[in-house]
This record gives sequence, structure tokens and C-alpha cells, in this order.
Amino acid sequence: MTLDDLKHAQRQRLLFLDRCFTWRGVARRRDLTDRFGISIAQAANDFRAYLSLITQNAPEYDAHLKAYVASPDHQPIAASSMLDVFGVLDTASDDALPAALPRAKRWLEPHVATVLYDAISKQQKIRIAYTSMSSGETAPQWVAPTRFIFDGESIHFRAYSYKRGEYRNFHPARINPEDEFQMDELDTPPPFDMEWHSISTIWLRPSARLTSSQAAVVRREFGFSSDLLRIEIRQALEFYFDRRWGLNEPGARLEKVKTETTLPQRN
Amino acid sequence: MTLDDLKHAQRQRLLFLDRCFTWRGVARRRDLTDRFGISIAQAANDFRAYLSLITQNAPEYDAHLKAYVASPDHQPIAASSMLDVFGVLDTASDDALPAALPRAKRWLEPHVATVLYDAISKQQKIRIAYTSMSSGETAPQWVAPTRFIFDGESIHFRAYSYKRGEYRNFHPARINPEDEFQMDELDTPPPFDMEWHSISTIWLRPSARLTSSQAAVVRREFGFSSDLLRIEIRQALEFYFDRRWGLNEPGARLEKVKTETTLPQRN
DNA sequence: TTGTTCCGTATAATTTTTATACGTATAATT
DNA sequence: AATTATACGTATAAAAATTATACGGAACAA
Repeated sequence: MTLDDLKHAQRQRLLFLDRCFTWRGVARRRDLTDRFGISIAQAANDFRAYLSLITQNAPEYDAHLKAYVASPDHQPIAASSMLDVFGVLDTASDDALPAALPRAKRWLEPHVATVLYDAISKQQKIRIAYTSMSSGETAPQWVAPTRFIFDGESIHFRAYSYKRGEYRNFHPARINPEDEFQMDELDTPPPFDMEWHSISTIWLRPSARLTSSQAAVVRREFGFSSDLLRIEIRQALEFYFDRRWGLNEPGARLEKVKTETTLPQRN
Repeated sequence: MTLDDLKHAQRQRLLFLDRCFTWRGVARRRDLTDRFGISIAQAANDFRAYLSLITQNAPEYDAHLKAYVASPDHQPIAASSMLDVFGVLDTASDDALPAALPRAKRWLEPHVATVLYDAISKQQKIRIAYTSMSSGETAPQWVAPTRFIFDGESIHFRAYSYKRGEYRNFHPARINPEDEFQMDELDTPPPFDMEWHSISTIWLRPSARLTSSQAAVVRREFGFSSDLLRIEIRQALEFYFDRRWGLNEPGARLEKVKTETTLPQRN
């Protein structure tokens, strides 16, 4: 049996169990009943199902701890994001304030989102009143949105700008939400989005001013042991990269070595 | 009936539906069957359940679109994170590269995490070989970890440092993972963590150099209409705030007006 | 018109989950 | 040493959730 044979709900529970074993090292039926509101009988079931998936280095029950303990060589069955990991490690505090830093609540107007989603779905162009952050002016323009993008903080969208004659990344917050959002058929399909389909490969290394033991920490933190860390990204998103990775900050611990861009294979 | 009366699995599905209506403006049974692997009969069930929760401005079926369409005044039944919103807006691309910017894969050694989790659970002190980023030196020290914290990028932990005689935030990547991690009972319970239980209130405003229409965009983006944006945060996490919110970056659009700290009420 | 694709409903069959009872092991308490 | 509490396990019947299936309606395209 594999994870894919399970129903979505149980798969979520086994993935949670997997994260408990990987990051906490221990798990109890209680963890499942608390998180998912299932009965202890079902939780026992889930443990059995999880253990049947693990062939090597399976967790074992420790009667003294009254808990299952992961093997020191435990291999997770799925990768987890840092947020998932924190969800498992955070000792549920009942306090008002969480142990996580609040992120900026970059707000997206639901109405603006639905209008853009509509234009993308129907492949139509739309008239928006867009405020330039360089000039501060707000002017209407026609754009043909193609998709939403995410820079890790807020949601942007990619669209063909008739004003500029090229694809650009737009920020929904700069659209006047009171506007009427006129929509219309495309007269001619917008061109191929070369930047979107090109791949930029960015090579990074620990900042040169770091000592070798500091550089070792940086390698550990970013999970690479070779000389350089290699990141692949759509060229259209490269603009957001430096800020997202904090490369321009005073104490930056990584620095860019080089960037290569590969054009798409057109068939 | 309310959301809380439902089983976890169905609640997740209704929350997903809610996000579809809020951010896409439309939803179909197909969306549920694709995402959760349920049958269309069950998806129809879920729609009925969702609609029974909505008393005002409920979505209605549009026979032309062959989809349920949210009312223009649709009120979401739950808040969503930007990541949740993007999960709904991202038009599932089969491409190799996603439409989201990769975030730095801040790596956490599972073994280090389990050892720290163990020390926190058992309320013991632990000896770690910790590399200072200022001096670059690696030296052993005893700490009493109390909890994990999350700055949005990577996971840290808070611990009482016997070397410094105070609580500090530590970074797991700076611990030498090859170490033996000696553990021991606390001889005396560590003191009250004043910084953790104090609340800092930070007031922000659109950067002074912005025009009024640019400032309006910033207010829209951060979701406030009053003069100042007020953020509450644990004092212990204040250190991470400026970087997380990009206040020190050249083009920062928000600036700090003032910070007030409230000490905890001791009973 | 026909076929397709959405939506809906209803029923029986199947699967998942719960409730319950009972047994074992460990540790703390009496 | 016996008792209690709390973990764990198993097994069974009952309840709930979900599926499979059939059938009907509306919109739309060929």
C-alpha cells in the first residue's frame, strides 16, 4: 500500500504523523485526536496504517514514554515546508499572541481578485486604473492578465500591457478598486511570454566576508554542501528574487555569483 | 449548523469552497473533486452544506456559466492567509516551475529538532556547540530551551542561556549537529521570561516621501484606512520585525512611528 | 435534433469512523 | 503490595460519511 491509495483525509493524518516523527521524534494517538478530532480507535488505525507504510527504521512503541518513538534513522515519507514543521514544533500556546512573527497582511481586495480571475479565465482584456509607484500618477490602461504569481509575501499578476507592448508584473493593490473594470475580447492574441517561459539559474555562495565556520553555518542553513547553491526560477520572477532572499540587506549571508538564462524550447 | 459541527475533513472542504467564492468568485463541484478526490455526489453534498451555512448574500447557480457564482457582497466565513489565497488563484500549471517564487530552503536538521523538542518537553537543559555569527567562533554552552519560534522564513528557538544569564533567541543552524547533546535536569528553574510575555505595539505609516495617491496604495496594500497601522507582537520577536517587514530596505513603503511596550500582568 | 457537460436528486451499497468493552504495561499513589 | 491513572492494543456492532448508479433539467455547440 502507498500513500496514494488512501483517501485525502487519512492521507493528511498520516502526513501529519510523519512530520511528528521526523521533527518531534515522538507521536501519540492523542496528537491525532487533538488535531483532527477523530476517535482514539481511528487514531490507532492510523498508526497501524502509517507503520505498514514504513518498511525500514520504523518508529517503535516505548512503553516507558507511552509514545511511539522514531528510529534515529527515520526517513520521512514526504517533504514539509517550514510552516508545516513549525506547525508540529509549536507547543500550542493558548496565549493571545502566537509564537510566530505576524507577516505583513498584504491585503488583496476580493473584488479585484475575482475580476482579475474572471479576465484570466475568459482570456479577455480589462481596463484598470493603475497607480505608478515611480510617478505616483493613476492612469487607466488596458491589460490582458494571464496568471497570478506569488513572491512569498503578496500576490501579483502577470499581464500583457498594451500601453508598453510587453508582459509585465502588476500589483493588485495599485489598482483602483472603485473602477468599473471594463472588459473586452482580445482583438489579437497577445504574443508569446518569453520571460515567463525562460528559466534563470542563479548561483549563490556564502558571503565572502564570512569565516569558514560561519560559511559552514550558512551552508547548513540553506542545505547545500557543495561550493555553490543553485536556484532555478522563471526569468519573469527574477525581479523579486533578491528582495525575497534578502541579498541586498546589510548583513546578507549569501551573495550572487552568476545568473544564466535559458530560453524556452519552442516546438 | 455551524462550521464547528462538521468533521475535520468536510470542514476543510467547505473552507476551500469559501476561498473559491471569496477570491475566484465562482466554484464548481469539479473544484472539490479535483482537490479532495471525493465523488461528485459528495461534492454536491458539500455545496448544499456550504449554502446552508450562508444566510445572506449566498452564492447562486448560474446555468450559463455552469457554476456557482458568489454574490457581489459575499462575506467569507473564515479568513485566509496569502498562501491559501494563492492556492486558490494559481491556475494549476503542469509546468516544472511554479508560479510562486521559491523561498529560501532554510534547512533544519531533523536530529537537531528532535533533540531540542525533547529538551523543551522534559524541561531540561542541554549542551550545544553554538557558532557565533559575530565572532565566527564555535563554543559549547548550556541552555534551557523553552519553545520554538518562527520568523516567517526559518525556525528559531528561545532558551535561557546560562552563559549570558538571560533569555535569547537561538538559531538551530548554528548548532553543530555532530555534537553529543548532553542533557541534564535543571538545578534551579530558569527565571520568568519577561521579554516573551511583554507585548510591543508598533505603529507604522506610509513612508513620508510618498505622494498621497502612493500612500493610498500602501494603505490599500496593508489593509488600513486610518492614519496609522498598529501591529502587536511579542517583545521577544521584535528583533525580527524590521527585516520581515522590509522596513530597512531602500524603497520601504512603511516607516515606524513609535513602539510601546507593555509589561505583563503578573498575578 | 443530437450529443455533451454541467447542474440537481434519490437510493442502496460500501467504506470510514465511532462507541464500547476488555486486556496489557508502566508509573505514581495509597 | 495493592490501587489508580494513563498510555497502548484488539475486536465488534452501530453510526456516519462517502460512493456508485440511475435519472432528470438547462445551456450550448455541432
